[in-house]
Amino acid sequence: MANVRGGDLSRLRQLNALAAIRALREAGPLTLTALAERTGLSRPSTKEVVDELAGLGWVEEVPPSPGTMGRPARRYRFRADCGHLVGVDIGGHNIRAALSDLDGEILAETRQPVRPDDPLEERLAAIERAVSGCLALSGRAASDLWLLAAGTTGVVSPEGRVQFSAAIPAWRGLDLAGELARMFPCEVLVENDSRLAALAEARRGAARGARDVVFLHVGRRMGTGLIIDGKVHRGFGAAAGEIVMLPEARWYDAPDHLNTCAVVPPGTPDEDAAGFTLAAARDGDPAALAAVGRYVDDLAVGTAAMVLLLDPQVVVLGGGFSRSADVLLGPLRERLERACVRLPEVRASALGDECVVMGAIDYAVDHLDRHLFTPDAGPSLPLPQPAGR
Amino acid sequence: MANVRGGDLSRLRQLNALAAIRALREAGPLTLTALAERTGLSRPSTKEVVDELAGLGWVEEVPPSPGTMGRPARRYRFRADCGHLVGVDIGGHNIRAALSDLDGEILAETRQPVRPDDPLEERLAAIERAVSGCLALSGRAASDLWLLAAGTTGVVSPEGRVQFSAAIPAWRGLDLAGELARMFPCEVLVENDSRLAALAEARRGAARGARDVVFLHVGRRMGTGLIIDGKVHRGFGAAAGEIVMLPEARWYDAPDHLNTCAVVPPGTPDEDAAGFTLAAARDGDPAALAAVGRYVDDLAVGTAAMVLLLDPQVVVLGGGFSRSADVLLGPLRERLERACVRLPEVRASALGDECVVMGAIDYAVDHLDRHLFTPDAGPSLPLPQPAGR
DNA sequence: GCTACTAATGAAGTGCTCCTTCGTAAGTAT
DNA sequence: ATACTTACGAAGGAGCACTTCATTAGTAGC
Repeated sequence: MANVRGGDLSRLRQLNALAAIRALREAGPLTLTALAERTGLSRPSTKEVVDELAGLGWVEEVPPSPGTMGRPARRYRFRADCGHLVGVDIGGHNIRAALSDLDGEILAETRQPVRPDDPLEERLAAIERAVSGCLALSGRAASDLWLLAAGTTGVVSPEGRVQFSAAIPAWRGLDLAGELARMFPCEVLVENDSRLAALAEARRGAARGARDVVFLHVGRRMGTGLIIDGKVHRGFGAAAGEIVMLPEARWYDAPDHLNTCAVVPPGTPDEDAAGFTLAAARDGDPAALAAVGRYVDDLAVGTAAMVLLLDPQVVVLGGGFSRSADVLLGPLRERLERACVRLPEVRASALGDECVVMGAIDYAVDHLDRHLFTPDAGPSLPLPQPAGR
Repeated sequence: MANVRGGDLSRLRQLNALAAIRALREAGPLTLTALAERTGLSRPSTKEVVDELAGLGWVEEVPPSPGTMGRPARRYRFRADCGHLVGVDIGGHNIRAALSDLDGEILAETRQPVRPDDPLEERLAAIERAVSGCLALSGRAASDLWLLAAGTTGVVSPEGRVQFSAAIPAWRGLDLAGELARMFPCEVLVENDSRLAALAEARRGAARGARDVVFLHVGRRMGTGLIIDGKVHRGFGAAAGEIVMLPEARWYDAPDHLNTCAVVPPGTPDEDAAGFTLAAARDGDPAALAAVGRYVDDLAVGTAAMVLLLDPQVVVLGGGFSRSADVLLGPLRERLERACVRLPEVRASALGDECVVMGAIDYAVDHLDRHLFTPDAGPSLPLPQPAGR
């Protein structure tokens, strides 16, 4: 039981203001009557609420839609642009950043190439450049930022410390949340990248609308993200999704099947090898198809464990190899069909490389929704003065 | 985003009444001033709310606590006895039922022995007898029941139909929720038994207070229940937790290690065999210890998959073999320690055979809380006329 | 270009809920 | 018996939302 707090009249007003904001965010610009219908309030009350919100800067009037019968109604919209969010994807080879408004609408994106063995300072500097780039592209200042969410490879502690990262050696033990908080004058969230990717697919990608989603990052490294009941599942120690560590799940070495196929030209570096095999498989090469078969055999074991355990609505295939989803999806479905009680939908990522940044943005939007736009939670409305442009 | 509904003054009153009820349920009998403090309302308002609730029958006055300074304050309590819930555990060999008040406090319990191959009608009649027994023991009528929650072995569809049950052949395809609704004049919920057991352990058993719990039913049949973020996890098709179906998890045949041990007297029926091995292991018999070791080896594989995937706070060992938890816990912890990123607490069930009935009650209480005692949900308060005794 | 119709606006009046304040009541300590 | 402590109950006041009605600003038809 969460709240046992009652409230007085001003709380009622707050509730109604929140309801109005939610309605406007969901349904775009609305006339007073439409808004009144949605919120269940009378028109005069709605007007008063909207006036107050307009005074605070949360809501503004837009030109009425012409061509209607009768007197044209004034229309209002939520000012999603009164605050800004940043999402960052910290990968081994790239740092991506995106800036969005409060609705998660992307306004600017940047990318900074890095190398896995770059020293710590260089990598942090690249993050700073990526975010600054977004601010510059969209003409905002760092002080306009309300919230920054970052996704990184590796196991991230509940407090935002990187426990371990195979892809970025220098990252180990870093207090990433602390470093980011020093760099940017706003609240900072840090999460594992696969979890954010899962969230993005569940919100705007291949699994839109699903409440229970399993995201598989298939690539040279394997990773998973779980969305359960619409929320990112972290686990008690924020270590959920590490099934790749289990030898019996046969994930850890699964990519080797693709790397060691005969169609890979000798001397190809490991990181490019799988691409040859997947491409050859698409062209029907028997050796490549066999290798892909063995790969999917292994992939399906861990996946079946997840599906049997969680019974998700959708399984999303993301990560580097998901560019070859056409080659992988069929075989994977077939094996899951045999192993599982109920076959979930199995789809390829719809967001590709943007997955993690998008997820970071969505994660930030969620955070905001929970802490600002939800009754019975946090300081509620009039806190972050929405600055006019 | 759930609700975009605003509200008027009466809604505010409803909110405050709900807050009062929640406070009273959480903290037992309270004086007006104490209640006012908890709800954040002024004393006069609290009084008015309490008077209204008393008039509706939700709240009643109890004698003031004597021996205090100043004028003794009137005290009020939530009338948990104004409605009743029934939990039913439908197992292969036993039907258990329990009757509780609205707080989940058990008032009566009964058990009806059945046989796995009993015909459908006989089993349904046994359920009726078990519940009637509870009603008789506590002196209530069937019309006092608000809600019945039943747990059964097997896969249960979201609508309460039994898809499949290995333990109760006659159960397959049965519209259990429908049958129960015909038998009892109240709302009916049906869920898988391991999930309910998990809920009970998370609410009042070995994992009390934990939000993420994995419950392992270890016995002649294996089963699992997941509590995620404090709620029962069903999955999209209500088929979550069926990891036993995966050969690589090595659960399905795991009990064979115990059945085929040399310490089991020849001719022992399969269902009693494991008991001999576990008992011998407790006495230090080397052959039995080796068999238990092999059993836990297998058990640990599927368990590690669950732990790695979900990172729960607690793993609870329940089911028939959990009576020998002292023999199992140590080896299981040791193997999980090696396999997992973070070792969760591993504990034996605290509720034993009562697990599922308790879980059914807790499930019913949860349902009530969500649909009756939560703002923004359902018809809210004054619906089920709380009948006076 | 004028009139009829439509739909939104704005202001006035009403009712409900909660708040604060103050005098009264019912106990215990000295 | 008196003083002190704590709770109760009534009265007055403020805030919020509701309903109602006259007014305004458009479109459609003649």
